[in-house]
Amino acid sequence: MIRKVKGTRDILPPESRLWGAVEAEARRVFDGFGYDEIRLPVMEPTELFVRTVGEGTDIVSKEMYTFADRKGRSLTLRPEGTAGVARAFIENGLGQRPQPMRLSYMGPMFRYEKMQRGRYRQFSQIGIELLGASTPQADVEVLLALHTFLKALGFDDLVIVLNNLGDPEDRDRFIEVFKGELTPNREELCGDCQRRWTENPLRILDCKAPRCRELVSHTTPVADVVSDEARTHVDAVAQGLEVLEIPVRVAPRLVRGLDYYLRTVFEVISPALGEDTVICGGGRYDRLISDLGGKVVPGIGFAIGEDRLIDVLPDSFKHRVLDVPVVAVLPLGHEAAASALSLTVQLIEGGLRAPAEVTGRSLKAGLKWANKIGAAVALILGESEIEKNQVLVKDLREGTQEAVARDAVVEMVRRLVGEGDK
RNA sequence: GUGGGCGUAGCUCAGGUGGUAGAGCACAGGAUUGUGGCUCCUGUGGUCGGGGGGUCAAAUCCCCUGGCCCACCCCA
Repeated sequence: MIRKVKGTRDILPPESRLWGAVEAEARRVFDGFGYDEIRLPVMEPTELFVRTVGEGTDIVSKEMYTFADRKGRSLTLRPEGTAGVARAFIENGLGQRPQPMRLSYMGPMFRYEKMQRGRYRQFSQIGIELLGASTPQADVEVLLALHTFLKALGFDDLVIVLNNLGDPEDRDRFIEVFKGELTPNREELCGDCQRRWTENPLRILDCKAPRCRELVSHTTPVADVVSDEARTHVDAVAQGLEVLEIPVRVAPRLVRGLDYYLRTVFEVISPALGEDTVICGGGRYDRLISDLGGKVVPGIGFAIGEDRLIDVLPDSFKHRVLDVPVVAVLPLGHEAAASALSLTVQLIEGGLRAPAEVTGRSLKAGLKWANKIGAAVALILGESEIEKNQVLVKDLREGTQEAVARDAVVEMVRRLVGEGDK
């Protein structure tokens, strides 16, 4: 048997309904804030990610799906979305359009990682990017959009954690201070942190090894070392969020796995899943586009891990999506079949979910089927009904039935399933 | 990467000491003529992870190889 590639998965009904609903909700909310969807290739030149995400990062150093195409060009399946947005911004001259540009995206990303609960090698992200605005207000808007979206899904326990990474110059200075403070205990760091010491010292802050954590906890936070400008910026962001009553927690040790972030960085965690399970991550990246050869265009954005998001979706949302009433349409005989399908169309236009029976089974079997698919109502359409231009409306929950004039069926059914009062 | 566990029908599993496969659920049909959910009957469905070795005979014994799961590790 041929099986799916490790780290990928089949999303089957009814779970697929949740994905569709989450994505629809994202479009609705982000659209409202003025973010238009940008649809990008899933593969890009490898160099794009090396230059943006950063050579020393885990993503680039060991997690990319990189391969040579038939002409030997090195391509990579995108491990994240922002790099592609930046590339497209430059390549399509989006800087010539009214600024700032608000863009959203969703779709699969690929990272070759060790498998673990809630983590896949092909996973989906939903993200937005606000390009061409460097003010704290821009950051606040992006966080507000995020918060609004999560709230629309019914979340009330998610926490936004925030940190100030400073500007690149600050970071260099910080790393000096940081290393200075750790030098006496350098040998006590774990093996990976020994490597990070030279490759990517910031990541030591993110190490989960107990000893590393302890050592790091006594060091000066990045935020204490940053320039006045960076400090003012992020402080303003925090204040802006407070005014909007968006709860945030300051996390002095928060760093991200991508090199391009500066100043504002943030994550969303679910207390239910534990602090290690990040559902969303993002931050500001004012140098990304210029580093790629474009003009200086500041930007900020985030990406939500859709797989994890759906994992922790509130019951209220799941219920709303999954428990939609179903109406089974059961024709009897050949003449009824066509009539039944046109009835189905009427029902659909009326906002109902109304699958028709098309296998030609008996009424008995048809009702059995209707019952199994969870139909609330069955519509029976036989010769006698067609003759009188009626439909037999059967309430499967009550066990009652009534012959109804064809024209009145949709309204009748809507009332029965409780759609009428919406 | 280390350790442990599991592999038999779509799903959950049973198949002491070897004799070429079963149950429940699910799915399909039926229990007289156009009526469901309960019950009963019947049916569909498995190269017993793959390959090799031994044996008159293996799902069951031996070897090899891939797979999945759980910890730890790692990581977003």
